[in-house]
Amino acid sequence: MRTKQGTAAEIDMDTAARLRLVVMRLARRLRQQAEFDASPTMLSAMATIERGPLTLGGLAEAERVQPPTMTRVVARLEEVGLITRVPDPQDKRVARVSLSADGKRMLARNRSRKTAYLAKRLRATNVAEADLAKAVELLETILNED
Amino acid sequence: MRTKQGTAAEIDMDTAARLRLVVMRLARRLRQQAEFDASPTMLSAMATIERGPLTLGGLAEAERVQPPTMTRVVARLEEVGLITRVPDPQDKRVARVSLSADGKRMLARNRSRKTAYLAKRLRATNVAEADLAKAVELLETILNED
DNA sequence: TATTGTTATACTCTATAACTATA
DNA sequence: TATAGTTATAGAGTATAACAATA
Repeated sequence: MRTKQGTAAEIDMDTAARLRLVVMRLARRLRQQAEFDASPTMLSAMATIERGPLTLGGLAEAERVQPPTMTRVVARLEEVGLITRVPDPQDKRVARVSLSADGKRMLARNRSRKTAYLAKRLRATNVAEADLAKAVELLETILNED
Repeated sequence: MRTKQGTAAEIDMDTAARLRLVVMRLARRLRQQAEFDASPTMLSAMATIERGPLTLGGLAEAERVQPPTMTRVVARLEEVGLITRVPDPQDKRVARVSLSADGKRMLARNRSRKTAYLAKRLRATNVAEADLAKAVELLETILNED
């Protein structure tokens, strides 16, 4: 499938191209899985919020979206009661968001239910857990590399 | 980070959850890379078209989107001259799409240029090419498993 | 009647530009 | 004047429902 005699750089480009396609397609497939509680965007934001209450700007930065985007996501999350907004008493411009009890419960439920689709596929592939974990870690490294 | 004493199934779920998050985030990051020629959606469709001229329905199926979605994507691709539509002479309902010369050139250019961002990150991770290729193959397996 | 593709409509996610309130 | 966040607006990507043309 891949260039056999390429240099390391060439192989990298080829692998990068494949990675790009597969990630995009997997993401689309995941997006298509019915989300009854929250969209992937909302879940991702909530997972970030869970790691520690954040300002809206910090959250936008962590999620790599522009502030107006996060304003919207947070507004929806608040609307449905999954997060709460705590205005900073020191600096009235700032709002901190944290998970509500509902939000925590939902996230927990998600972890044991919403990933079932992917987990099922993973099991169907008959892939070694160790290889899979390694692949995930690799992707996380790529993602977090700055 | 992960449950240490969990059963295989539990670990799978955890890994699945992490995979889900990282794929979604990577996809977003990739989407955010400036696309001067075509969006990831368009590129993905073109890559599929390249493997053989397809009907619009076949293309929608291959890309796992609904027909109206593909109608739109194809309309945009045709508008900018990256593909051509060839009406089937046997069955006038059917239209086959294939890459235009421009489309082929663009796709080729993409393969050596548009994945540079990802390739750069991959190199920065100092990850072994073999591990990376294995991870990509694993993702492709997950994606194609039916 | 069944199939292929399109049009109409709507929702989510995202962005940039312009604005408000506060520091 | 600078910063945090919001509002206004727009575009891409996606879906479902209803339709037209053809088989």
